[in-house]
Amino acid sequence: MTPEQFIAAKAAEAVKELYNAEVDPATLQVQVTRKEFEGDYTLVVFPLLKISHAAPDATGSAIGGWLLAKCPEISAFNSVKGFLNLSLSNLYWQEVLQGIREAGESYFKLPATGKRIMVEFSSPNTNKPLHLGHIRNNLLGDSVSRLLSAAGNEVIKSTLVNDRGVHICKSMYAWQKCFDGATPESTGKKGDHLVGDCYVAYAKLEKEHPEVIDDVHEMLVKWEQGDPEVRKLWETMNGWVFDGFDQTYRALGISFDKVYYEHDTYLLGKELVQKGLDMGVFVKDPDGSVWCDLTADGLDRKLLLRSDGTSVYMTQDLGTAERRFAEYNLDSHVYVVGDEQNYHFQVLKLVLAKLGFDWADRIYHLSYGMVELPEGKMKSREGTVVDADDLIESMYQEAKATSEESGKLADISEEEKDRLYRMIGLGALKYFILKVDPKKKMLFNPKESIDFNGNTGPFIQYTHARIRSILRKAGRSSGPDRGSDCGSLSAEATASGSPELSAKEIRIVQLLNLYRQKLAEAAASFSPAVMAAYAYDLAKEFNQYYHDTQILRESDESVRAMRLNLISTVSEVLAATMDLLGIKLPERM
RNA sequence: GGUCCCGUAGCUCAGUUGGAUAGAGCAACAGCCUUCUAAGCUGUGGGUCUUGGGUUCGAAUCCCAACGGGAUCACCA
Repeated sequence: MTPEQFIAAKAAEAVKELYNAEVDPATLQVQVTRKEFEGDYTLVVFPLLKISHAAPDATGSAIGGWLLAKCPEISAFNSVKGFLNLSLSNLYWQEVLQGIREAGESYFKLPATGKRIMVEFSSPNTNKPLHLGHIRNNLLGDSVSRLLSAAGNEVIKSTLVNDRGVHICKSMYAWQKCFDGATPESTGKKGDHLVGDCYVAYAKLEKEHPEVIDDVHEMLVKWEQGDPEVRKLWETMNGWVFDGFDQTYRALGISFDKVYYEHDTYLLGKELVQKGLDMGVFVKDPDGSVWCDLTADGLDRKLLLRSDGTSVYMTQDLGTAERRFAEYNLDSHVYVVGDEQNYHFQVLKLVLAKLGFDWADRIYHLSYGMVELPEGKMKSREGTVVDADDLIESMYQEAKATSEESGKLADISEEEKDRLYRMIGLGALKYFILKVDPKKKMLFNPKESIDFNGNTGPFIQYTHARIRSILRKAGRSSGPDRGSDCGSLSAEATASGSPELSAKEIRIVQLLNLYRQKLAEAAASFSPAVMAAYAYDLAKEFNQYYHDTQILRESDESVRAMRLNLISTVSEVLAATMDLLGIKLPERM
């Protein structure tokens, strides 16, 4: 039970005793007290005036008085203009902290839901390297998977590689015509970048010789017929791209449980179209094309099969969705796809519903906003695309420069330093992307590098390093398994009687106590930004505490132990929270 | 034109089902390292929450309209 729920329940009892009226505790409004007022939580009494038939302040005072008399957990109250501010006792917060520490690792996971969820993300085209837009997609998909998993679900991370189609043939065609047998080995280029160059070269070629498009279409036909030579080239060039993607994924710390390839799945869905025709929910036009009429739903007609009988994007998506729900017995399926495809997913769900699938409404389109540059959208034609590999590398360089400037790491190995710079650079990048609400478009200014100060990943990493440094000096960071080294010490503190918590310490405990609530909220709204904001609040609160509180120098043994327990818990909660964003925290930096 | 999304400080973003005097960071300015890591802490300035109505004890939040910006509506994916 959260403190808010506890207070609401007690307040409901008070209302019953004082005014002889039943109120549902869930309808009572309890919020964190604003910092300019005395108290921890505030009951909004306006809604109760109808019951009390008294002035706001009098009603507040009456309820406050009852709570103070009847609940040992309530230590003080004041009633201001319809807001009843309540303080919870020091002992209450001591027990909350104790409870979190005793829960150990289990504190960071919510109870199992028994649900199985597939999260599809990344889904790249194999004709160009990954860029900043893909990074947002990848980081969101990875983080949301972690959120859903920590919230008690079984999660399957999947991706669908778009490895066939006209666009792929364009790269292949240009390679044949203009690249003179170049390979990643011969050019020293990352495979996905080489193929990306081919694609760019093709665009130029077509501009000068528009007729080449016919050759490309011929190539696509050959590919579909399984022409050995075309298939061979296709496999080779796709191989280069996959190697390149693997490197980028590894650099980002991202992996998948299941990889689908479009060349395996692009024919799926045709049987569903036939089924829809049989059911009478689709119609066939005289030219042979098949449509789903959605005008009754306020949308247009949607094409499902071309007049030549070939399938379109929507057809494939119908097929893959059906296959995945059947194969994995999914409870739901999350698609991490940009908001430019809102219409597509709206249609997809409607069509699946018309086909009678009861899981149609258990598809969730995690629709995220585009990453924009100051000039607007990224355009590959105008060369304004921010390349993923370049960005990751520049973050590494930035971290290295900042670190070397501070000069705190003189005594560690070059290898360790390198690992640390990667951790910090990546932490900065991930936090920068994930701290903004996924639904909103975000702006990236390449001229201003991503910050390392303020509300950033490195700030939280730094806070963690500070805490770990103190714990090391106190001799409490022996084991790699966090939590195990704290049990004996907390028991010792309890035995000698827990010391009082200061106002600042109570504030920290309140934040620590919020973790599970935030996790539930973040998972329910598919928003890593909730966890980022939480981590920042906690880190900021700790830094203020750190600034004016002695920990190692505290002479009272039990107070010192309590403080070490507190900050150790802070470091664990920070680590767990950032882990949900895929960000690692260093021992020192 | 139809549908949908967005508009909060100079910039980037928070603001949980409507609650007290709308918050952070960056940038600017002024302080704090012989004391557990200054990637930190403290302070100052900065707002008609795009505009106008409505709902009510109470609106950045809900409703309507206008203005501004974006996405989408392919026998592309």
